[in-house]
Amino acid sequence: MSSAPPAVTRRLGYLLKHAQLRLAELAEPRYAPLGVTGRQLALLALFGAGPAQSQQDGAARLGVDRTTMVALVDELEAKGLVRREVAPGDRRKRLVTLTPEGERVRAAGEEVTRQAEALLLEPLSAEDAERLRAALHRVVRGG
Amino acid sequence: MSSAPPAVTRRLGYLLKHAQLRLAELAEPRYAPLGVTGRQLALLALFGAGPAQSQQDGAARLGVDRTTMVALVDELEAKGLVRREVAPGDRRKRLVTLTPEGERVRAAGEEVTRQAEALLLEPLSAEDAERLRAALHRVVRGG
DNA sequence: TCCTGATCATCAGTAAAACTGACGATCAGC
DNA sequence: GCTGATCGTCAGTTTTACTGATGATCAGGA
Repeated sequence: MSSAPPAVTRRLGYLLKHAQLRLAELAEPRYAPLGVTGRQLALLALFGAGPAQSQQDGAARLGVDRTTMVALVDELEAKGLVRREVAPGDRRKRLVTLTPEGERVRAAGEEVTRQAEALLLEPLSAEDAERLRAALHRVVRGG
Repeated sequence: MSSAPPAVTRRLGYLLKHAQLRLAELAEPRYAPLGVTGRQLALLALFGAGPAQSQQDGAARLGVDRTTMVALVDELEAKGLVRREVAPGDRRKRLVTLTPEGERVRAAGEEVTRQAEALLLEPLSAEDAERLRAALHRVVRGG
């Protein structure tokens, strides 16, 4: 079988998709008690870290559409987890900041994320897990 | 900054999503001249390899819904790239087999996929690239 | 100061993708 | 020949993201 086509399960696209799928399976049920989805938690993590960012800065960094970001922030604002504030110095921008409750949920979600990642990476040694993360990071940064 | 939240870009979910996104960016434009999408090519790769499979076997293996599989096979059949055949021995099942043209497109797509993966993995050494693939494979298999 | 072009957030409408529930045909086991 | 289960299919719904347009705001130049 010299010209046997490579198994579908060796394709990077397949591997990346299913790794993501498995991670979501592990994480999402644990997020549910917090009353938020993984997407929403990603936003909390984004806006909770570092200096306050505008919606569009966040959208670019997260790789979501600008209009999708509006909807996501709407959801979190309705739950009382974030606030929109007019950016001092540029009133077109809306800075998204976490409420105390939002900060609490973010921290709890962070811990859950850590657990879910640990479960996903369980088959790997700590060293290989770190290598995987580093390799993905380099690939995503494109150099 | 002892309690600084970890950067969003270190989360596995973020890394996996963006790696997939970058791969799609690299591959999809190259698939276009073949007249098929990446999804359709994945189907061709799936049904082109090994013994003929039923639609539902393929759906399970690829991680798509059974009804989604129907639509995907419809598309490929309309392009004349695959045929549905009643499975001998179980007339409920439809075996999906590639036409000669389908096989041609599959082979061309395989080559394009190889190129796109190579571009994505460019920042890594050949050794690290193989390690990445192996690590993902183990993670997806769950052991 | 007033104009012009650009950016930010938003919204309405649209397109794409997947899922739910139901159906007829077929099978395996009793 | 019945019964329960599986396979493929379809219609309808839901979810999700994108397209294009709008009003507010800003920066820079005449």
